Amino acid sequence: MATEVPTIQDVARVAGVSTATVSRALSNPERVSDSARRKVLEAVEKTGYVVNEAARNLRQQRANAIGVIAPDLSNPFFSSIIAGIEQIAGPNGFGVLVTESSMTGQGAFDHASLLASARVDGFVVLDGQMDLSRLRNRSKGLTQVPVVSACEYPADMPAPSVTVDNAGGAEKAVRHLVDLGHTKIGHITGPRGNILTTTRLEGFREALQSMGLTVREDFILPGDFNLEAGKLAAEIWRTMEDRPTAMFCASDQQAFGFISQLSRQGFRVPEDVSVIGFDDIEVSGFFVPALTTISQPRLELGRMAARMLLDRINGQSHREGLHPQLDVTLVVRDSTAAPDAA
Amino acid sequence: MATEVPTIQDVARVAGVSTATVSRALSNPERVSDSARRKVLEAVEKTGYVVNEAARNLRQQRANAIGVIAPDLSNPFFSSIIAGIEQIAGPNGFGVLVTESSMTGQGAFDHASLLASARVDGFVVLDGQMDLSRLRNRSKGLTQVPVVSACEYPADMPAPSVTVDNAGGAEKAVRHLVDLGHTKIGHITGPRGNILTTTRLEGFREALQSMGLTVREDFILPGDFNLEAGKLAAEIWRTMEDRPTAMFCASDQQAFGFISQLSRQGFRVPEDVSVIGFDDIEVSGFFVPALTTISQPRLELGRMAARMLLDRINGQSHREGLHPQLDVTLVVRDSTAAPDAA
DNA sequence: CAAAGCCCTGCAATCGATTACAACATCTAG
DNA sequence: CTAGATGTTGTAATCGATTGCAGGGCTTTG
Repeated sequence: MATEVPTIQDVARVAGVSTATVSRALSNPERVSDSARRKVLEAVEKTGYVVNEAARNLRQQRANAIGVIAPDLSNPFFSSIIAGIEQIAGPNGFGVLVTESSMTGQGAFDHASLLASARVDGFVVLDGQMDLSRLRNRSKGLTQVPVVSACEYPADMPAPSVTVDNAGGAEKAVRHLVDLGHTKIGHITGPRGNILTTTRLEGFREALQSMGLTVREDFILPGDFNLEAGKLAAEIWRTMEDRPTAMFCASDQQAFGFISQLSRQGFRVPEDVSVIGFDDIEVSGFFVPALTTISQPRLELGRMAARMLLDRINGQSHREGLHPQLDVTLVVRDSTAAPDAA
Repeated sequence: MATEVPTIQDVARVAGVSTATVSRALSNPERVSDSARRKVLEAVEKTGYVVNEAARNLRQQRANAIGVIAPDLSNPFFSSIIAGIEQIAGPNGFGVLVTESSMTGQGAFDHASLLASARVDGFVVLDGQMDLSRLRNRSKGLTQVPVVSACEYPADMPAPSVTVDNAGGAEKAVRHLVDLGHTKIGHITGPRGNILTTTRLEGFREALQSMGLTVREDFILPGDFNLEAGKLAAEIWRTMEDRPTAMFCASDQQAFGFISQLSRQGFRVPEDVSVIGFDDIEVSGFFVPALTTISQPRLELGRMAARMLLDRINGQSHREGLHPQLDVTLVVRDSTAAPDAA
């Protein structure tokens, strides 16, 4: 015997007031009299009323939900950010809809459609490759569509973004290696075209120069952020005649791949080569050897992105082009050491 | 100049038909004439119409969205499952709302409220500890509320579930170790009260017995699925007088923590002790040493759970108590080897 | 040729909230 | 004492789709 879900009408009847008063009592408590408010709250309690979001959304023309577009959900790096987003969105009454970039164009789950269909009020985009302009030609100009880039972001920055200080992170990594006595320092980059790749590489170059070292182009190996890329880079490193004594990896996963393959070939980290990563994902502290890395505040990234997006949705369009940068910190563990006497 | 989002009215006008026909042409194409359908599709194309989900949801009394309740979003293990869910839900027109169990009771984001508020049509619950009965006292009996447990599940199985063969996995792990020649085999369990803990432990016990070995209770160390638990277990292992030569870990993360701490103390895997994990998360193949483990089809877990849930939502209530079990496979890598001549 | 059946279409009610507007009561100030 | 301000409440329109019902046209059948 299915008990019906109570509606605002039921509450109004029980409380002996109109639906308008119920609605106001719940969303603008200060707009109704004390007595009315009390009666309404009692009735809500008694009936177990919960607002019907579909009806509210329709009337208010907003979804009370935000979409998160991640390049790869199974990457632990992104899941923390999503957790951060959730932490802010949830308590503010916003649902979090997650989608993978790869789903783009899959029927109604095209991202523009998600917006147009009133399913979400805005997006946090974690994929720098995503073409934000696809969102533009719908209803409002892009500057109007609430979008916040987080972590990665398109090179032309069409939307507000929250990022970390990637160049600064690269510099900290290099400085650490130089402090240890390394002079032959290499870098495995992220994927081509990615903004993080560019920024970290740039930071790497500038740091070396500012410390009086010359940049050896042959020490810069093209890569990706994943495990496999590190493995491939290890193969290249192995075949080099003149090897770098330390490698700055564009991501922790990449560093794992690199170290793993090296170990398999009988090399030792940090004895044969120091390795430093970027991200500080959870497992990094437990890798063998524990990974020295640049730590990103991933949860905070998500939280801040969510805050900015909610602000925009609520109309507090703080100046366009807001691009806060969070600080990163060096975490020294066991994968870096002074170079062997060469 | 904000172009308005077109409604079904606009499409109807452009196509020269009624809104009813537009609606039917889009959702029941076979119910309208060829000519009408053609006109409607053209008009949709021309106007760029996308259905307003809020309106549809209100009228149809369904949200076209499912909720996923995960214990811990930053755990990579769950994110893969979510990716699988997304793969099925998206193309079927369903949104995926993710929440952490820890958000329970946070204002309107209580899970029961999510349901009652017409935000989601059902749940995939990844948290075996979650009290499903909280969903019950709303509108319909629990058996009616579309819920599917995945991976973890409550001991009394009040809802359909999709799981993996945990006992079988434990047996495969033990058999592998026994085949290598181990007789002193230990186990680090998952968290107390978790069904996976119980099942794997049970499987471990039975496997040992069926292979003619006695179960040494002092070789069974209480733990958790996380990295820290493995580390703690390593400390215990170290202090044991009579040590197991092989450990079956309840999760890969736990195995990492175990190996990591052991390495730090100067022990070697697999020379000093063989270690086998459970899960086969992505990094496992790249750990040092590469981890031998029991591989779970995580993506498929999510996909199947999503399929089952959508079926239930669509009324195809295949028999109650449907509990498919997916197979797991042994992946032999470098963390297990024959025991040293003792 | 008429009756019955089928196909297609449009009208209008409906889902459940929010909110513009108006009505009324009460209070304040002149 | 009265006009105007202020505060509280209810009536009813509204959001944009879906869908029960009825009607018109066409086909089939006796």
